[in-house]
Amino acid sequence: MALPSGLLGALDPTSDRAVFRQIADHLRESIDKGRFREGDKLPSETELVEHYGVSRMTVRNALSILQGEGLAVSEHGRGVFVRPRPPVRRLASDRFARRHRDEGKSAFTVEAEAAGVHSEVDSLEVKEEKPSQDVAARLGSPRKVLARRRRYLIDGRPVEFGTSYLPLDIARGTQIAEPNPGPGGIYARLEEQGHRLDHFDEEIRARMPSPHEVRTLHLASGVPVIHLIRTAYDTEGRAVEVCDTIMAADAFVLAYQLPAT
Amino acid sequence: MALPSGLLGALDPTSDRAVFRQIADHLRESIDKGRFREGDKLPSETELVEHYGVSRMTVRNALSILQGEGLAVSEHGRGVFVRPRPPVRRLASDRFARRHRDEGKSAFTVEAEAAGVHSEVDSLEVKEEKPSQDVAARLGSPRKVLARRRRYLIDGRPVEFGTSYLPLDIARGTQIAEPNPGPGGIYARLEEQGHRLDHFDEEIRARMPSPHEVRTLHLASGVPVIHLIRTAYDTEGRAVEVCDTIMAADAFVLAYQLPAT
DNA sequence: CAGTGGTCTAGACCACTTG
DNA sequence: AAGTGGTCTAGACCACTGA
Repeated sequence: MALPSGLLGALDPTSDRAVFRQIADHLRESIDKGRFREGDKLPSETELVEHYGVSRMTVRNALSILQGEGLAVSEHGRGVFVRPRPPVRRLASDRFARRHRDEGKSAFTVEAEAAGVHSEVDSLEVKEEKPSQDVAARLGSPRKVLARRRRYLIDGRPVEFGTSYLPLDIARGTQIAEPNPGPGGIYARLEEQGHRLDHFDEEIRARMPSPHEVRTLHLASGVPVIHLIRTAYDTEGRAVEVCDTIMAADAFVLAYQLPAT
Repeated sequence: MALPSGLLGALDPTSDRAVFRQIADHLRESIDKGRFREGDKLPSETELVEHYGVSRMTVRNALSILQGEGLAVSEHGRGVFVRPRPPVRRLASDRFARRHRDEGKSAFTVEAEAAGVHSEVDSLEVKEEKPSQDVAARLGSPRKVLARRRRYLIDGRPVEFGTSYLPLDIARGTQIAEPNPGPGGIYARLEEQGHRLDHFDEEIRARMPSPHEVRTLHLASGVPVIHLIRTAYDTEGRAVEVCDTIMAADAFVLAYQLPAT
């Protein structure tokens, strides 16, 4: 099972660069140049050991670099593969526009429909609880809040999960406190109750996932998460909802439109 | 140099969880609970080897998990440390508001001033070139563009770099083609030339950095980048600039305001 | 100088996938 | 059963840091 010569270069013994980095460089270059394409199997560890004449740990070290960069994923018993880039969903900044709510659509399904993909909500949980310090500060320090937790899947793949927090005096006893908030989602219900929405603030961060986030979103190594915190304000300037969301970064591109004024 | 007993637990030999993962779990828990704080030195590899009675590679494997999660950074010859979280700059969605330009400020300095930090621009390069396919598509397929490359530093730390692209028929022969575009930045110059700005589109992605990005931004392992592509439109609907920016994700939080209409 | 992490070797046994 | 990656050992030598 010799590797085709020329597919990967030879090591440069005069280089200061560590051997495992040189091997990683060769593989990365081959991926970048399209000699390996998405989903292709990279040479096995055994093949690389033979090709370069190094120990297995050195080869594994090289492969782990590529995984950390998000370029490769390993599958136990199968091989190491060029990481397939899943289709990316575009979240437009008009996703909460009133016209969508008026049509009875929630923000998530609006986007999913536009892309023609199958979306599901899963592990839905609604309960009353004490807000965290951060959520309390954003909502004007309510003693308790209604928390709506859920996870979203696109074509069967979990891509985001998060929690909506609403002050209890707004949410208690309404359809917002039901698992299914009805057509148009909770924003439609808020407006029906007289909380006419004025604007949303969104804060965006990116970082590597916690182990819990890796499990919940089935994240490959080398895939960050986007942490989005949205606060909804009514026309009286009151914060009526905070939504804290973790998204698989390889599944989304966020799009915003800013006025130049 | 024995480790204080109780600081880190003991291995569970009955657990299915790999030893190096258990060790990583112990360290992560200690960091989360504040037993190690930002900048603190973690136990040395030697100490961990003795404490757990495992080989050094097992301990290194555990530590590399924490580095991949962005929780720890190693420093050759010094130790492994809990990663310090640098101060985060907030980029507000009004950073391109006309009132800032009218005051002679560019978007970057507006934000830096607000935060009271020292900002610099470096490795500035201005040249004419053929646009990439993506940039060309966004700008309406100009044959050539003016490219303005630069890197920004905050308090001496490189935090973002990127390139502005402008159609050559707009930029050539103007101050936009000079290294220093003058007060208010290139957007002020565009408006002076009759390209009154209407709005900006921003696209946001997050991913792990390429080796080049790691070098340019001096990124620690486990720190993703935010990839932001902004397109500026004038009141006639023409795209007059595309700005492609890579940001160290641990240095920024992006803030947007969305109308509810 | 002693202590630290960085690189590398040459094995071993295991768990998983595929034919 | 053969091939793959996952885990782990017990060494070795090196480069960097700091007292």
